[in-house]
Amino acid sequence: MTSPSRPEPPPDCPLERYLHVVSGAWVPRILWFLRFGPRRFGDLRRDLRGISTKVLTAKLRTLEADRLVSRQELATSPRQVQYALTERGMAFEPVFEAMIRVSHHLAELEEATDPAMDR
Amino acid sequence: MTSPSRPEPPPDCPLERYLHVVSGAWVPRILWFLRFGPRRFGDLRRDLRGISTKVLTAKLRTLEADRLVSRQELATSPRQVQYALTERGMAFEPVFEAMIRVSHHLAELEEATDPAMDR
DNA sequence: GGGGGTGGTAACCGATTGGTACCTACTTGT
DNA sequence: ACAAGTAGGTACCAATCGGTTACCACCCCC
Repeated sequence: MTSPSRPEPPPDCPLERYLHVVSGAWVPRILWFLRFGPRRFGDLRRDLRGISTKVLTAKLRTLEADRLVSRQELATSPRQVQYALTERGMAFEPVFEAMIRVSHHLAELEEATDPAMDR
Repeated sequence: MTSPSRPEPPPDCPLERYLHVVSGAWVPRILWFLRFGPRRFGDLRRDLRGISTKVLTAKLRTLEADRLVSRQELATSPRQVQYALTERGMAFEPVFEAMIRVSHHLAELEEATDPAMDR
């Protein structure tokens, strides 16, 4: 019997909390590149090769609304806008570290089970 | 200057490795519910309230192809099919643990900064 | 005043994702 | 015989997500 007595999905499931803010193709990648410090709009656009300015601004706006990212206009010559992780945004760091460890682990498993053998 | 000398996105970025298999609205949730042990098709459909059978089978097939999930037909009365995490699938556990920690941390931050004050 | 770089906005489109409805095939229960 | 529950498959849609193209405003330099 595999069905009975499972940990009921709590109404505020940690996974749902996470996925609510980090979803879609770009948001994880944006947070990823902000891990290393503040970044300007154009920097991010180059980091995330392939993203359109439309989507980048849209995603940054939602991240701002969720208070994971702060936006700061620098009073510089051609006008620069700097985006950085807020304290809330930095809280996601453990997830990225876990992803790194998992990726390494997967690579090891691949090596171990010979590139053409399974089951 | 914030732009120069950033950690170049490695061709096989850990994040890309992760997102390659875990993407979309349902895959993370499927892995989440398989964390607790093997699960049958109908169980998963009830766990993931709202998923359609079409999408569930499709996602389980891709997870099987990526060897994160194993499929086993049980020789039972009405025919049951059991899905379970493979060793590769279990490797993702640290990510989910990190998500749990992050969610808790975020909840704490919310309490700390009073439900109506910011900036 | 033109060119280039900054950081966008708006309108339109295409691709991807997921949902609905309906179907099969098998087994159990009434 | 028939309903109901198991695990799907298929065809057709709807919504969401992201891309393309154009354009704007600002500033600097020449």
